Amino acid sequence: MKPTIRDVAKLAGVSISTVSRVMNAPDSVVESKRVKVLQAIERLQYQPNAFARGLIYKKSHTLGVLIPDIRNPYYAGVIRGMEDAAKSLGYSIIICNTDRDKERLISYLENCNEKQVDGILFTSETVYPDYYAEIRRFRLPVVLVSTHSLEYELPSVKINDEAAAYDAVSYLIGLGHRRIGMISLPLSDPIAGLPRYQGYMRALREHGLPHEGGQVIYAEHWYDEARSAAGRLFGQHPQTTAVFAASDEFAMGVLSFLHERGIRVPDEVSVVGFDNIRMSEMTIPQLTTMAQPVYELGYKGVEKLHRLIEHGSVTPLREYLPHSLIVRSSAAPGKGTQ
Amino acid sequence: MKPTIRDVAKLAGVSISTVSRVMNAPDSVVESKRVKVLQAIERLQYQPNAFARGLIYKKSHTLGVLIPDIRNPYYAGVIRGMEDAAKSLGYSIIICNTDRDKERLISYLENCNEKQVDGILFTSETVYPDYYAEIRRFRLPVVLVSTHSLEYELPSVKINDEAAAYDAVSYLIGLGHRRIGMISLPLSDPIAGLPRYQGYMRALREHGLPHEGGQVIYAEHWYDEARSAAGRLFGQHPQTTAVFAASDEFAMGVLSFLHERGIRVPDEVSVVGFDNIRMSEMTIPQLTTMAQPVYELGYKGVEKLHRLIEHGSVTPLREYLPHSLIVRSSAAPGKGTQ
DNA sequence: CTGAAAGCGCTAACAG
DNA sequence: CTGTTAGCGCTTTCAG
Repeated sequence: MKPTIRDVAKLAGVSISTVSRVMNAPDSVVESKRVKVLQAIERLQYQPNAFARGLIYKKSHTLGVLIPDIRNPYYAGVIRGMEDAAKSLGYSIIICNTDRDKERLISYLENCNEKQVDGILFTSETVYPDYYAEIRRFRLPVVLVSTHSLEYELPSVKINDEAAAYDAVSYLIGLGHRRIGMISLPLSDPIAGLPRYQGYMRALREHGLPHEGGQVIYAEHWYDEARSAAGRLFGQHPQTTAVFAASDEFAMGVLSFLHERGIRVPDEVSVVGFDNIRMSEMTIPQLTTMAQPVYELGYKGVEKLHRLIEHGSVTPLREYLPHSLIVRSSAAPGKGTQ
Repeated sequence: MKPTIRDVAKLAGVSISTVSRVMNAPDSVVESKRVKVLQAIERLQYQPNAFARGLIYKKSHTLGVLIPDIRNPYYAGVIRGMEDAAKSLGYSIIICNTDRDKERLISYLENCNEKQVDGILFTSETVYPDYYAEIRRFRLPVVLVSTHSLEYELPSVKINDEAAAYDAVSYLIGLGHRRIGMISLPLSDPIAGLPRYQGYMRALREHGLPHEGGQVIYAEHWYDEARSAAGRLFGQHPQTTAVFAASDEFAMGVLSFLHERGIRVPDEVSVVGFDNIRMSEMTIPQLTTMAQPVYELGYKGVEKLHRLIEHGSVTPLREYLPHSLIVRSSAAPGKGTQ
């Protein structure tokens, strides 16, 4: 069996309270005994039992991360940031892949609650009323990462998606492009869908480009879907000279479609992605993309959650990290307008 | 405060043991009381405290995953398999990114031990003597995933890397290629390095190709390094018509180099990767690659660990899952030898 | 400065 | 079938 505090006490010839003290308030124990205890601890390779401590402190030093799917490189980057922050603050992280499935998510929430996690990092998902209800029910400290909620008073950290999309499209316009298509996520997605679409539309509008609905084609998350969406885009709008993709994965689908059609990037068509996942510098040509501070999002999310746990509240409630355009080789000046 | 078993007992008008019983052996309680208790539980939204249970059962239903870096898509895939298996077996998973750093890894090991994890999934790393010492010291059940150990009696699940590399290279040879280069990981890597190199060499040898050392260039894990390695390969061996890359990321580096040089794939040079990460079907051209059953590796790893925890031992100790070649578009028959 | 004792929330004998 | 009681391993008063 693993050694307990009693074993240490016996070996050191002191009471268990003394052992406890050398671990929690070493100064309150005379040196002679302290040394004895420390030696006993070393000899027995004693480690205090986290259950017993948890029972008293009501803290597990564990955080639950709810995230759609760790295989998505964007999420993996966020988690890495979380994990580093967690380590430096003394937390461990439990991963829960939700697949954006309601039941799955709620079952994880219950699970986390039962495991006595100190808080939850709710990542990249919409906060539906029933989720919020559960959160309240369990009185769990929650921080939203890469998502936010306008209805509920939940702390969050994300970028400003609308502004980022606006900047990406403005860049393309600045390059001289007039006919800019977009491969968008469904507008029902309140984070990566609607705001990025709105940013795109605002850029067209403010720069005086025709924008009756824009040249927007919708796709659902995956590469394949973006590829066929690109087909539809160029089918409907053959004169398109630039494409703004709502994610790097979408941009890769566009690149693939264009390559297949023998359309040269960026000579004939420019492409700008979104996220700056690592893969985006491995494409041919390398992708120009709107970068999210992926790692920081996760890192700050944990720091924020930590503050929330410690103080019961945080300011600012909703935090927006800066985005930045990474200029690589997939976008070039538009032809005939220079 | 969260409700305790005592609150439930009071509300239901029974003793705490009865409450405990309806949770652990419902049949041993008369219906009338059981219903009362169940109602009380529902009303109070009672959930048993995992610390208290853990203290008694000495089980946390939590598994620790030590893995180099979750951002690597290969590892992310493995973890996803682990997580699904864990969920279905009632475990949670704690992620520990080691960065292949000794101190970091050992600190996580201690951490996991203190948190009373029920077992460890040691993934894609060499088991050095000091790691093994810690494992023994903590008497932690461990399963190696995507790695194994011939020195120590540790259960493991991985593919047969030597055979997989052999098959990949044989495929290229079958396609008529005679001058096949390899971008290898350092041979000091006993999992993805040496065995894949050996498989490559054996294929050359058994098929009667010149193999005085082979045409091997070494690189360290990353895309960039593989790209420059490809430069060296073609510098030293200009007549190379096919490249076997020790990972898909390496293969992407090769693809990038070749594209930059205007060398067409697969018309002039064929490329075969290793792993079959999702991204490999998003390259241009799509990558032909030796697939590892990534998800299954993780899934089976957890199942194995579960058995180890339950029974104290498992057979077979070292398990090897099948690999399979995924033929896509980056490899074609070699010119002039058909 | 130190030990005895109470108790965190739950389970598991042990009587009844 | 059910309640009482003794811990699980640790921290924390409270005396001394």
